[in-house]
Formats: sequence, C-alpha cells, structure tokens
Amino acid sequence: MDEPAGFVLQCRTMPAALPSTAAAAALAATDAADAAPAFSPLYQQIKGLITRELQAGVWKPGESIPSELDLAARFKVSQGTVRKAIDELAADNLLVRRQGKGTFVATHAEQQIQYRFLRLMPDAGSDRGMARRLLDCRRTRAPADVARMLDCKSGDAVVQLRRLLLAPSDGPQGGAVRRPSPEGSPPPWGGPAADGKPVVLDEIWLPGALFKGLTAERLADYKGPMYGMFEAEFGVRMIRAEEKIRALAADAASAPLLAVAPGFPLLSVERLSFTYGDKPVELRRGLYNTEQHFYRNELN
Amino acid sequence: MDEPAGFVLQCRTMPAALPSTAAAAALAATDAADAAPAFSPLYQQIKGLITRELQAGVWKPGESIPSELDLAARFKVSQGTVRKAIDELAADNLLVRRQGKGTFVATHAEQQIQYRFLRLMPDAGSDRGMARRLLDCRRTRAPADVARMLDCKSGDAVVQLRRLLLAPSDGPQGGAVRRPSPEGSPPPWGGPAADGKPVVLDEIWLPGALFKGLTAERLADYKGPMYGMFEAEFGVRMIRAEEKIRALAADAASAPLLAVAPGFPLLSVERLSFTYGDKPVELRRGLYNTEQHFYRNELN
DNA sequence: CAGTGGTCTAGACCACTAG
DNA sequence: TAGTGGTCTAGACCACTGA
Repeated sequence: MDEPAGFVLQCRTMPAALPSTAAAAALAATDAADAAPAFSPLYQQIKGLITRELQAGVWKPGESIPSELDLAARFKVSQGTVRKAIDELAADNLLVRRQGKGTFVATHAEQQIQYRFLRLMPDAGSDRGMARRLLDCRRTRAPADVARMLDCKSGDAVVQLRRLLLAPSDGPQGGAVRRPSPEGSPPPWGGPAADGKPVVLDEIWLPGALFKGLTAERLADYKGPMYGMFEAEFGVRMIRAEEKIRALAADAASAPLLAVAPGFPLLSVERLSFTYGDKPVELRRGLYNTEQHFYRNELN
Repeated sequence: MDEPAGFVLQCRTMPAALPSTAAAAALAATDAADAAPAFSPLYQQIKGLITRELQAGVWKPGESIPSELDLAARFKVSQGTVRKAIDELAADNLLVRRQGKGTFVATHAEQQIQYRFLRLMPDAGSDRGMARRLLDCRRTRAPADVARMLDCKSGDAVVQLRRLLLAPSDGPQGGAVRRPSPEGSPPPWGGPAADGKPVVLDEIWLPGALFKGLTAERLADYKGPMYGMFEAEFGVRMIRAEEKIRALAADAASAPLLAVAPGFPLLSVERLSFTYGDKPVELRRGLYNTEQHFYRNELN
C-alpha cells in the first residue's frame, strides 16, 4: 500500500500545458532525476517513467515488462491510464503487445522486424537479405563533421566501420528463386558468400565511449542484424533515425568497390540514428547501387 | 430511439477474427453495401462506417464531422468506442482533432500540412516552397506501364502533366533570408517568378475519368497545393502514397530542362498515390536535382 | 455560457496463451 | 484454469473554444 513507487504527480491543474512532446522533451535531460518539471497528463508521466526504466535497462530487449494491472498498482493509477501510456510506447515501436502473453520490449533481433531500417528492395524476386563483407574497422578520432552529427567534440574517440552488402545474385534474369541455397532460407550472415553483386557501400561512425570492445572479430562472429548486436552486446538501442537522400556520381574510390564506373549515379543515404532522449549514436553514410534495387518509402 | 442508423453489428462472437485491416479490406469493395462480412471489433466497424461517409463525401475536407456524443448516439455505442475509432482515423491522417472545436476532415489545403508528400528540403535556409511552371498538359491514352500502375486498361483515357519546380534562388551563398519578397512570406504559387533554379521535373499521370475538366488554365489559376485542388475541384483525396527511389543519370531530354549536363546524377522518385479503398489515382515520376536539396526521411 | 475534445476511473466481459 | 492483453461501457471532471 505504501510502496516506494509513488512518484506520479497527480497534477489536475496544468500551468501551461506543454505542446505534446512534453514527456519526450523532459527525457532529453537523461539523468537529472527531478530537474525537469514535466507537468503533463498522467498517462504521459507514466509513459515517461516506463521509458526511463527501459533506458536504464531494467527491462531488457525481448523481455516482458510487468502486466498492466501490475504497473497500475505500482504507479497508483487505473489500468486504463497505464494502457494509454503503453499504447503510445507501442506506437513508437518501443514496446510490442502480444495478446495473452504480455507486453515486451521491442528488439531489432526479431524475425519480422529485421531490417527495420533498411528500405532497399530488389526489383525482382523476394527479399532474401544480403551478405555482409567487412572492409574496415578501426578506432580513430572524430572528424569535425562526424563530431557535429554525433553531438560530441571533434577529435573524440570513435569507431569507423566500412562494409559492403552483396545481393544474392542468382542467375542472369533475377526472376524467381534459383540456386538450391545449401544452408536454407535465412539470409546469409557474413560468411564466405563468395559471389554476389555489391549493392551497398557503408561507412559507419560510432561513439567510441559506447562501443568499447567492438572489433572486427566480434562483428564477423555475430549472426544477425547489426542493430541487434548493438543492443545485445553494448546495450545501445536504436529507436529512431533520420535520413538525407541524394543522387551522387560514383567517385574514384567508391566505384571499384561497387563494381561500377566512376560517374555512375548512386543513391547517397546519410542516416543519423538516435537512442533514448534523442541522443545520436550512429552516423551511417551509404552509397546504394540502384540498378536492380530501389529505396522504398511510404507516405502517410 | 429507433433511428434508421442501426447498422452496427454487435458481434460479441467473432468467427475467425480478421487480422487487423479487416475494416480496410472490407472497404476495398467500394459499393457493394452488405456484400463483405467484415466481422471485427465494434470500433473497427465504426471506423469503417465513418470512412464510408468520408468516401461518399458526406463530410467534405475541412469541414467538421459530428461530435463524438452525436456519433455515439447515431451508432448506438458508447462515446469511448467512437473515440477509439476516431483516434485511429486521426492517426491515419484522415481526420484532425481540435480541442474545444471539433473533429475535422483532413485536407491537403491546410497551412501546416501543406506539402505533406513533398520531402525535398533545401540544404541551407528555410523552406520557402517552390514556384511551379507547367510544361505540358494533355489528355491521351495510358501506356501499358502507366495503366498497370493506375489499375486500369492500357489505352484508357488519362491526363498527362509535366511540370518544373523552381527553387527561390536568392543570391549566391544561399544562406539566410535575402530578397525582400514583395508579396510576403507564403510560397510563390505559379506566377511569373521569372528566375529560380529548376530542381524538380515532374511527370504526372491521372485517370481521365476522375479528372474531367482538368485543363492547363485551371491548373495555372489555382493557388495552393495541387493535391488541395484535386480534392476541392475533383473530389479526389490522396490518402497515402508509395514511393520508389533511385539514382539515375540525366538523359538528353531531361538535362536541359533541369539545367544540368547529360549524365548528371538525379534522384528518381516514382510515386503512386491512393484514395479510399487503396485505389491508385495518381502516378508521379519526378527527377530531383539534389545538388542543393535533399530528400528527408524519418525511420521509426 | 454551452459544447467540444482530453483525461481518468472502475468494472465488465472477451479472446488468447500457457501450464 | 489463471493470467494476459483487447474491447466496451458509463460517468466524472478537465481544458479549450466561441458566442
């Protein structure tokens, strides 16, 4: 009855009613526990409290969080209020509801939501994923432009990766499914893969402080999506990303890696990914060969 | 008490529980009133009924729909159920809630949501919109590829438009706001505009049957977003769109119009827009010069 | 002031999952 | 069978808008 969880402000009189991202803005101040006022509807406050637990790693990706009734009791509010908070978190892809089982912390390592951030689709045939080839993995100091994007100081420690993604390349027509595929259906994570046309040339920058033990070996060893590894091995969850897309001519350095002539038009995709509190934690610059693939987008 | 509005099926026992897009799927059959079974939660049925009214044009874009209590009385359900239906429709951008005023039919002709589908942003300076220049407007027969996308027969009547969008072009640096702008802040709809660098070359295909009186004059006369005109003048509401994006080399025909050299890398954006019932009603093929602009996308 | 949407509650019954 | 999320209701009070 008198648990230590009575944080919730029962503010029935709001001073000025923050626009709508009140809770999100309050969370930007990552640590300072009681610094931000954050007066907002009860369910927004609950949402903020749950987000904080997620951020603190109390409930790990893939695990289930307490039931709605449980949370309602903890926060001393009704189930409906908790439900509304969870509804929004589910809409934000932070939680996943599963009827009869519970509510789970979303993860990049799931079956269906794999490649949540990769919008490249083949023109023909179904998407069978791509093989990865690591070109480069080194720790260095952040150039000025990278530092600015990652919200750190120029010269700070960063990890730089360079990768190639290769399409399965099954026969000339690229139509239906060919090639017996010795392993089975799942996409060929890394591995030899021998052939396959290069489609994406990636350059990835990560803050060195967050990714201490990241090495080429660990990258090669991990089977599964890279963002899945980030959350499992380094506790860094990618929540949201912004991309800037352009058309660019292949330069002398990139062209041979993508097996195209210099000047060949490539899609340039600059992605900045964020974790909790809108903190940028990855800068990714990709060059896509869109001869047999396209970037799919949905507008609502 | 016994109004003629008692359509709602109070199905407490669902046969097989359609996945989730049950109501949406049911609406695909545009007319056939009672053909589709469409058993689903009450609020989904309400959502479907409201959508049908929108589709029928009972409530026009920009107008307000009846209040929640009113709708609840009509449909003989509680306000909470209507609320949940409206919540989803608002999330789908079909309705807009305004506290204290009511719920309104979303429109492309609004201030903030203008350019809902245009994701092109200038590298520097704030977005001041672009001037339009109509190159071509003619009625013709649909080529095979266009017909396939628009879900009609090859040779059916279509309207073909070709446009140029021009950036404001204020001085060399393109930095802060320059040029006194004699009219004021709003973007320069059409008009002379005299200068301005061409940024987008658009080719638009519309089903002829839906756009009867569309002429170059009416296009030029209309001030405001093109999608706003489509809904005001032709009753065609763009709800959703899918885009396929590639990098392409400028060809001999496009290059001079965009004032670039042949072979210059351009962003190719193919957009298919849908109205109610996922019916495709516009195919738009654009070539974007991304030298000083980029295509912005957000991943969640 | 009356009417609107926004929040919150409490309780009922349902469908799904797993032991 | 017990526990979970999913739906639905009824009613309370609130904040915002406009006459």
